[in-house]
Amino acid sequence: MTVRVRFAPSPTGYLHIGAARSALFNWLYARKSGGKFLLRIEDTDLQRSTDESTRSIIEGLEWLELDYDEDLMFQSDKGPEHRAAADRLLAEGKAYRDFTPKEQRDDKDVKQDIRARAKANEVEGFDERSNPYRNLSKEESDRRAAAGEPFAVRLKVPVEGKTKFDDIVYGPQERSHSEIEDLVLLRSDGHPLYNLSVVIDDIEMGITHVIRGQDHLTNTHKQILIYEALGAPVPRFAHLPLILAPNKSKLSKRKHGEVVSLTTYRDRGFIPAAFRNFLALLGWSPPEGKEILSKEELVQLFALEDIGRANAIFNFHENDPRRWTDDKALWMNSEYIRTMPLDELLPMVKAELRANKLWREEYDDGDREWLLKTLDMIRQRFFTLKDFSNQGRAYFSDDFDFDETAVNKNLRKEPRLRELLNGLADKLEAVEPFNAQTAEAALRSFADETGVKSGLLINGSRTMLTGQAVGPSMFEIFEVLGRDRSVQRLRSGIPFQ
RNA sequence: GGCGCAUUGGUGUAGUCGGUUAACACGCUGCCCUCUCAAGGCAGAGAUCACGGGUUCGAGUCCCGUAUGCGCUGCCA
Repeated sequence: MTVRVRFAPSPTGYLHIGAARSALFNWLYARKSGGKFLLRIEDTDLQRSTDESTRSIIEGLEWLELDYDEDLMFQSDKGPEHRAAADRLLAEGKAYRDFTPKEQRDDKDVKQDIRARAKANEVEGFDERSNPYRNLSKEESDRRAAAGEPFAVRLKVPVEGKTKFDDIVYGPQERSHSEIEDLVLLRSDGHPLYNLSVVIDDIEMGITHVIRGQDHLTNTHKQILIYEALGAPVPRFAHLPLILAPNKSKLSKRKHGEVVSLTTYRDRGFIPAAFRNFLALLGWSPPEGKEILSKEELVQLFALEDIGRANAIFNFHENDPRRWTDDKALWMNSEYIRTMPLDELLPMVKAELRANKLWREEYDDGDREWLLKTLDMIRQRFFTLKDFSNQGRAYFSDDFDFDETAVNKNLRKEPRLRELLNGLADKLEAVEPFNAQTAEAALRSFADETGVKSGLLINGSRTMLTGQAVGPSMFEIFEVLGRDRSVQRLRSGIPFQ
């Protein structure tokens, strides 16, 4: 039996990182087992579903490099099949028509409503099988339906017995039928509901393993009842622990904003491989403990059995621009930026520089060597791709800003510095050939001649040439920027104004 | 309210059939390196393994209870 798994998001917003991780785990399992990874868009709630969300989901998967097999499927195309299945269950007496008038519920406080009602039912010794229409005669039911009376279709859950399944992550699960209500399969307007739709689609797609969030753990019993009523084989299930916010609440767009959206990471300069790597470590850990893992290594090491059961906290820091997302995610990204093969990094940096009008066509041929050398130098202390266009701007353009604190610290503190730097410029102008070694020699001898510490000149130069207080070795910077630009920037005097 | 699931340092996790100095990564502190900041090296702080009982010679590991969190309990998905 070949493995077939699916990722089935509903397109009611951007792809959030919890969903992205579900997709990742499904994908990993499919690739690991030589099976198929399918994508299904659960857009049955037409009011809330948008094409834009669907696009963002597909883009998100592409960005993470999670390729799917076979055709993309839209659940809304399958309405007739879902209704047919419900009709069949009805005909076989495994479901019944419920003529109770539809209750209007405000989406806002349903939760509260449900609890209040459940509590009340509890006191009265409510029986889940007490629906008066459950045992309505077939004739009567057919007659009322034919007369046009609206009805919902409910599954006739057996009175006795229980459903069982062995979750790959959570272990054996059991639930008595008496705790499961006769769930609605079809709304009174004929619209199929979630639990029916997933089951029918999963059957039709031949899904062998359902890998999804733990929030569906208890729903699984209802779904198994549907599989059984339909006489279809029940797939294996693997439920994933949830990803929570720092205060242990569920991650949500409304409460937590863009940190939970996958596209944010793309837009703020994450390397896909780094984010994928980070995501994989949320709830799962490799047997050997090695954490920096390529896509191939992830596929090779991944096992559903190694997934943990406790919910994971996504530890981002609201109100802290420097640590706007999880520390480990940021660290992972910097790790990738400074250690990944340069030629793989290059296209991403190119896109970043392009977007900021810092890219020059010569970087593709004549200046390619220079570019690679420069990138290799500056990437050592970068955290995201954005840094190439922000902190790294001075390497690609003469139009860059001076950091105020850097100017104060490295330039204004010593009144003679402006003059000294001009002198250094004169000295460097005569250096031949001009490279890191010769520039260092020149600077150090100039320091001796003028009786100042070389550090003063070095730090001053760094701020003059890059606008910043921190960065790579100064002599490397001289070499990368070249004599002309170095000299020109040393003389510019701009930050002193 | 009922049912289910979970609970190891700030965070992510490892802890095999119960034997213990509770391990690793991120973060944090200090030192080294040094022209700055990173990286790297070294050292370190931080966990009464949610709490309370029990079983046992011995429990993070087994059992029971409590608490907390989360989920489901909907003609939402």
